[in-house]
Amino acid sequence: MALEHAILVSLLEKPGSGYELARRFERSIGYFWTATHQQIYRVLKRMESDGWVDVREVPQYGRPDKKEYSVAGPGRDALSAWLHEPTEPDSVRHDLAVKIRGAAFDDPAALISEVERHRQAHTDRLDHYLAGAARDFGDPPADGPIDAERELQHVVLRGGIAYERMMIAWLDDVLATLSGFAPGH
Amino acid sequence: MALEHAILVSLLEKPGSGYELARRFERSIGYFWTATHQQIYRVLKRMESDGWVDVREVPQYGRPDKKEYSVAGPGRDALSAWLHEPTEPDSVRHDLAVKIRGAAFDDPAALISEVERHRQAHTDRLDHYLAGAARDFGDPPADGPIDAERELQHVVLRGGIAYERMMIAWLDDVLATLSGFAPGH
DNA sequence: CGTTGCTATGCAACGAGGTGCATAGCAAGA
DNA sequence: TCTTGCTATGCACCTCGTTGCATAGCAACG
Repeated sequence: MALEHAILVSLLEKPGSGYELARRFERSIGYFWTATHQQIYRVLKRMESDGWVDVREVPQYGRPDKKEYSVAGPGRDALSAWLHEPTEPDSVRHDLAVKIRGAAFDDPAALISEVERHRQAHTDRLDHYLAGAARDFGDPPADGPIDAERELQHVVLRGGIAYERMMIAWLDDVLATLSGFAPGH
Repeated sequence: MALEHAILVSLLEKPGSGYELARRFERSIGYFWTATHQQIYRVLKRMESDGWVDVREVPQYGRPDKKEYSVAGPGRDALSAWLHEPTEPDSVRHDLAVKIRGAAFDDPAALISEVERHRQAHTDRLDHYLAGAARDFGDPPADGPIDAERELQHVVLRGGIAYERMMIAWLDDVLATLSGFAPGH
């Protein structure tokens, strides 16, 4: 389990409430680690009772108060320990690949619209990544010491961009293959 | 849940026992859909009681008997229904991406060996894919009607190859980035 | 004043998925 | 004969993750 570690990293980058974390998991972080708000609240509770994070009640005006979490010493130690221990590549679940192989026993051409939907989702995400890259990393690096946090966020984003480009190219390959079969069933 | 659908596709490609399915999930199918043998046995039980698969006791000599499963009519219908219904892109879990962003708050250079381990795993898998592609799809297609099952297996394999090549290139990018920081802490 | 909608947190229940363990047949080698 | 190892199936337990629901503050609009 590494949700706690993903939360630690996110809180180190910027402290925040469970709600704010949930929204981060819907955008940047969620693109390589998903979590719902219930999971986040539950894990935050456990991390708090384990002393990994500190909580601070933050009164707000115009909206409900929130609990702002930040990483405590033991949390930093736990993250460090995890970083130094080898982890296996994660298990993969590509239902589209299952569908494509399954289409051989149904109507291959009927999958075309589904593949096009996925292709659209990947081009949307690619555009989103490229916009983020231009916004956050478009300028040449400022003089001075290397900003590790910024550089590492950038290389992860480049991975996301490479992944989306690969997927779009492959889905075009899939579409060309599916088009090679007679339409209808 | 799509484990049942992955099992249906695998059984349509070739009937087999739970044990044989578990081994397929360790190699070809497991590269885009993982499952342990316990999960497979449990789901096969449910699929059998739902009438999705038929069972046949196969006596064997020199080894324990086995139960050979094959897809029944309702199973085929369930697969067809799933193929025709849209599914969202799967949630992703890339712990390496979390580690890379986390390394900014620890020792970035200490991650190099871990990244190299992952790079090695991806080159191994790429070699495995390329060997399979040469073995199963190296010959030009025979004359006659297009073999949908073969073509679709091939395009899925090309996706795996593209994925591994993308990952290797990105991990080289990550290694170059990590090397840019001062060693030690 | 009621509805809608966003912020913010949480519980209860269920199903998916993984780990560890148990059983059993049979072969091969020490 | 004892151990090791592969084939083959399965149970018990526990955690992870999702869905649905509930609560509450406050703003904006009709």
